[in-house]
Formats: sequence, C-alpha cells, structure tokens
Amino acid sequence: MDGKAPRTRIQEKNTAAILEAALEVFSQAGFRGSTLDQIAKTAGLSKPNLLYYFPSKEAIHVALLSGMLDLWLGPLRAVEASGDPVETILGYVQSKLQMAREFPRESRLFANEIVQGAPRVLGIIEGPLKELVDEKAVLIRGWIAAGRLAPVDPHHLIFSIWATTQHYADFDVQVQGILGPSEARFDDAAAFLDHLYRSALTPR
Amino acid sequence: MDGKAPRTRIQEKNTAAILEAALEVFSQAGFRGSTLDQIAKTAGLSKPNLLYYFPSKEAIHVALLSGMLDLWLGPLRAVEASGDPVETILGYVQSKLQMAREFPRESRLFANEIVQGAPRVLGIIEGPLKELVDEKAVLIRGWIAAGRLAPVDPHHLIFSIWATTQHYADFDVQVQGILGPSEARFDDAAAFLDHLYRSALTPR
DNA sequence: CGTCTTCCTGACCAATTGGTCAAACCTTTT
DNA sequence: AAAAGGTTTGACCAATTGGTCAGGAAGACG
Repeated sequence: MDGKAPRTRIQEKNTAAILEAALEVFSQAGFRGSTLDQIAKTAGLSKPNLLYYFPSKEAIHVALLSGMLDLWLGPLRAVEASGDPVETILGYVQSKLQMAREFPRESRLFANEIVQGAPRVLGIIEGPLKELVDEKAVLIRGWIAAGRLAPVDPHHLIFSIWATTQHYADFDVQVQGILGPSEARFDDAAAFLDHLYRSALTPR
Repeated sequence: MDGKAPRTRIQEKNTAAILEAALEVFSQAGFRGSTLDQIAKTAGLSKPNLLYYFPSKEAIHVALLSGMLDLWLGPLRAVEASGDPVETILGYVQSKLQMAREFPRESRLFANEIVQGAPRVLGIIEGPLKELVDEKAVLIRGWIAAGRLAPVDPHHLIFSIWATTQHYADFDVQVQGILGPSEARFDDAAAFLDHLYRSALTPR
C-alpha cells in the first residue's frame, strides 16, 4: 500500500524533516505561495536533496494532505451510537476544538486547500468524506427520531461544528487580533461551544 | 479622501473591470497564487495597461480589501440597542449568511488573506475591527445583565457567527461536495442557524 | 484640422522558481 | 580495501512573473 515507506534510517529522518518543514511552510503560505527553497531551508536540506526524496513539490503537498486525513477524520469516526447523544456530540465538538488547539497548522493546510477550490482533495471530499458524513447523518437522524436529540439538520450541524472549531485555528490571527493574545481563548471557546450546542441539541 | 477616485469615464470603467477581475482571480487563488496576466486577461486588458491604472499587483489587492471593508462590516454596525436582543442577533446571523450567499468571492478574499496571516489587514483587525467588536460586546453584555439574553461570551458568540456563516462561502467546495449541488443549502443553513442561535440565546 | 492629454501595447528585463544532472561523497557490504 | 549502492550538492536550465519603457493610437478640445 505504502510504496513510499522509508527504508533506511536516513530516509525516515529526512522524509519526516521534509514533511514537517512542508507543513510549516504550506500552512502559512498555501501551495502556490510556498517555494521549494523555503521548505528545503526549513528542513535543513538543499533543494536538490528535497527532490531526491520527493519527485516534485506537488508530491510533497499530496503526501502531507493524505497523511493527515486519518488524524483529521478520527474524531468524527469516533461518534458512535452507544452513549448519550447530546454528550457524544458535545464530545465531538470538544475533540475538534482540541485539534484546532494542538494542530493549527494541519487545520490551516486544509483550509488553504479548500478555500482555493480543493484541487487536490476534491475526490476525497466527494468520496470517503461524504460517505462518512452521510453515515453519521443517519445515526443522528435516528437519535432525533427516538426523541433523544432536538430536531436539527444533521449535515448543517456537522458543518457548523467544523466551522466553529476550525475557526480558532484557521482565523487565529483574527481571533488574537480582537481578543489580544489571551491564553484563555481556547478554554473560553470550549465553554461557549458547550453552551451553544447543548442548548440547541437537548430535546425539550 | 479618495485621491484614487476615477476621473474620466474610461478610468471608471477600467478600474472597475480590473477590480472585478482581481476579485475573481484573487478569491480563487489567493494573492501569491494569482498572476497579473490572469487578472489582465479576465479584465480584457493587457498587463501593461493594468499597471497603468494600478502601480502594482499589491496595490490592486489592497484596493480590493479596503474597498470591501464597509460592505463587510455593515451588518455588525447595524446591531443596535433598540429592538429585541434575540431577534436582533438572529437578524445579524441571517444578514451574514445572506452575504455569504451573495458575495462568496469577497468572503473568500478575506479568508485567503486571514488564513495566511493577514499581512495586509492586520492593522485593520487590531484597530477598527477590534473597536467595533468590543463596542458590540458591551452592548451584548448589557442585554445579558438585563436578563434579555442568555449569558454567553459576546466575543465568542460573534466569532461563532462569523465562522458558521462564512463557512458556506469559504468552504463551499466542501459543502457542495458533501451535500451535492443542492440549491436549498442556504435555506437549510438559515433554518439550522436560526434554531442554533435561538436556542442558545433565548433566556430561560 | 492640429495639438494636447490620456490611453494602450509590443518588446524587453531582472528575479524567482520548479526541476535536472553529472559528479562527488558517504556507508555498507563483501 | 574495493566494489556497490545510497546520499548530497553546485551548476545549470527553461518557464514564469512582476514590472518598465518608448512610442503609437485614440479622444478631448480649441
């Protein structure tokens, strides 16, 4: 499956350094705004050496994006039928917010990609991601039918959760510009989002 | 005030065509991902002719961003003390959603800018925008103190409204990839967001 | 019609950038 | 130690790109 798996120690170390550097650079400047020289310099390698490990700039970008997908979709996969519906979804909100806090670069990498039309991940969105979301939408509709969740559109619920949580990573400059460099911003956001979704989802 | 105001008919027409084309191109590819040739071609002009009206690529970008700010902040300015608090905020949500529907390119232009660190609008964020938001936060806190609104953090409320509404413009590719090219997506979103914020804001 | 100003363009330039390549440099193996 | 295979780089290339410039075309105006 992974024909690109590193064999030697040196390969493992360098490909990891390249991907780390590329994440740093791509997430700040987007694909077209980034240069191989920046990535090479950040990784502590020469440009031709980058291209010894990856055939092209685009290959690095694709490797980054696809390598990140599991991490990104994990929390949604974890939404299961067992347990209280409201608490399950609130848990999903919190784990997405946690990811925005811990992996802002990854979030911005995807944001950059999608804002610009998702040229390299459209297939994934329309395929596996859509399937996963549709599957969870069915689960949510079941909860609603059972009266365990207030009636809401499952798709738009999921969209709003993505939007509100990733906002703190993708638009961090704006958030900090308005709030000041408050250390508490993620904790305050957690409390607000808990209230927001608890109110909207608790059946009356 | 506006030393750049077009004088002749031709100037008016061409600067408008350039800004329109630049909006189209910048909002799809970001600043660094766009080229003067693309903008020129889209505007139906030659590249040197672009640079006859604007001194540089960056000048076009800045002109676009600053020219859009009033449009962008209008709805928030319209949040006033008179009227019912819950309905006022719900109205703000709907007008922001309406803007995402009508002006998705403008929204993506800002999204691109901010995701990449807002190099050209950080001053506006930390200055006028912060002031406006802080002012409305005071208003909201007043409503809460009067028991006319459920107690929520005003700043995070505003962030979440921005996030949920602009999501439908900025991440439209994702939304459509999952929903299919549904014509109703904005109407469904309007209903969902109305429920979401009505639940969270109505005092109990 | 003639002049003055505005508008427009082909040709050009320097810098940047993704990518190539032959040669050198390590390591590991035999 | 020598062959063998993996690793690294300086030099180089072609394409792209933001921007310049001299001069020509087109209005505006007397």
